[in-house]
Amino acid sequence: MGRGKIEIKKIENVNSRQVTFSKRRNRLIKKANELSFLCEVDKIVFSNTVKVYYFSSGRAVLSTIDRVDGEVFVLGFVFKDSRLCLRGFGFV
Amino acid sequence: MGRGKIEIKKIENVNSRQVTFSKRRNRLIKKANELSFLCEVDKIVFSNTVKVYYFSSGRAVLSTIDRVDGEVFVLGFVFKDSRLCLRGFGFV
DNA sequence: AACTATTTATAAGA
DNA sequence: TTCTTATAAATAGTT
Repeated sequence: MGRGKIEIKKIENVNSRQVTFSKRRNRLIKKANELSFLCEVDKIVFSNTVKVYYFSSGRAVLSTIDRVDGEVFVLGFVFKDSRLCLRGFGFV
Repeated sequence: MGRGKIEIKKIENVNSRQVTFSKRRNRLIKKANELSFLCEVDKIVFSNTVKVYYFSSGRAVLSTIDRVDGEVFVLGFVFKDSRLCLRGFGFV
């Protein structure tokens, strides 16, 4: 976007990378918050690695995640009505 | 955005809410992935509630989070170089 | 930190 | 659900 299109790859210039990180991080927070208001999502968690991590305060969920630790990409949304929505290999 | 500006509040129409959720969720994933490539962020975790949750595979981090459970908004970024960046009340 | 030319995101409609 | 499109928002490069 902006004055030119960029490739999505590591920004080598340290200053540019920090500026971009700061701006995009804040906008991501804004978007996540907007989504939580619009759709009553309670928590939003991302993992873009093969590492899986805990993303709820419930012990039961932790044990579920432990079983697939290191194996899958997991994305979770926890709704205000406590409905849990998981996506990723091995989940729906 | 789009044809009109909307207020950021719960979308009451169930169908509209689901469509919006689906679209915004996908774009959020896209943005999170872009950020991870551009700035070498390894994991991105959001919490928009007062509930705090675990967001790393390390036991040490879990105990740190446990101490503030229910008290703060926490947002964490884990970089590929293992540097951990926490934001929120009580953290920098 | 601001600005702004462009690229993206997106709300509404199909 | 998926596509289109007019409009709003994000943002890369610049100042």
